[in-house]
Amino acid sequence: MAFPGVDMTISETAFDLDQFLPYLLNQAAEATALSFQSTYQTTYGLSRTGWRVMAHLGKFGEMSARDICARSHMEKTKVSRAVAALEGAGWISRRVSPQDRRAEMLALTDAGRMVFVDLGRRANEYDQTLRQLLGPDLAAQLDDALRQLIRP
Amino acid sequence: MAFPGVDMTISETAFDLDQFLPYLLNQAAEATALSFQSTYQTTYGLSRTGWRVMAHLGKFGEMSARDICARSHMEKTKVSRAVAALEGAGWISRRVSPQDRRAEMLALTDAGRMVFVDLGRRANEYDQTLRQLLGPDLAAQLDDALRQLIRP
DNA sequence: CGATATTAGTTGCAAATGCAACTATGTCAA
DNA sequence: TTGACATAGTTGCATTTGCAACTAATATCG
Repeated sequence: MAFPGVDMTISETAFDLDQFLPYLLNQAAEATALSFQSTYQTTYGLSRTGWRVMAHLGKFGEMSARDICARSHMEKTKVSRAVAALEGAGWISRRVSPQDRRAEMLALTDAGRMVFVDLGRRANEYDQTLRQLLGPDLAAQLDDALRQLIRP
Repeated sequence: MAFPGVDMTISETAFDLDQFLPYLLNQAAEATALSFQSTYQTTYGLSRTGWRVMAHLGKFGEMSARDICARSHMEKTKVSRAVAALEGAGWISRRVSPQDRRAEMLALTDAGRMVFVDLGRRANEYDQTLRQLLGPDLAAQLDDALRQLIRP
């Protein structure tokens, strides 16, 4: 071709949703969330937010809703409502923070810890199947890339 | 250690949300979607679904809502309402399919194509900044991994 | 101190979402 | 044909969401 690439101008600049990183990330996130969502939803009637709140408390012990919001980038109203539901289900407890009486320290109850242990085990199993699908190298690179995209 | 790993039982099995692939994917998807979302939202008042519908029509020319649903895994009611809004804005047209009078063939109008070209150019720019952040190798591996997670 | 601003969490309300039910059309086989 | 079933798209309705406004407590700075 006399002027290679000239007649490719349109296809080079045309937008393709299927190559768009935010879209690919969203598709992969939805696809991988689905199967585990049915686990916590059908077994314990948990919302995704509720499950995440419990996962934070299971990992960090006692923390405030504000800290959960900061770490997870979830809306505070969403967290607030999830916390109310979790307390109603008897899976978390709240106590006013002695340091700051605006804040409430949240923690798993014994019953909540059992739920967390069960779901955590199943989540780890599911995570393993996903990583085995990719293989260890690609899984590690995926971790690396995702963390870079999340951090900035 | 006499029994290596024995006292690690708890930490080996404890669940860590920050290592959970579906959660990482969701965080990265949200983080990367945010900046571009404000572009199509503030410039054209588009919803994410509306933008995706236009992106499909921009790429494939004429297609039905059903095909858009199948390709994107979006709910048909969500697409249906987005299509109604896009038609109201004058950015897409509908005509009953001659082959199947239940289906409607959707297409961008001239005005809609201008929106698509503008947003597509900005999306490509944003995609480039994301991929430059990762570097070409990691970006390619990310693509590879995401497609494997999406396909099954 | 004390006025003002900030923050943790909740609530109200409008908009978005998901599911089921519905209409209209199409398919297939008896 | 025609009757049962499947499909494209819309609508109704209950639930979820996000934003703004609110309450109560704390921090800041004159």
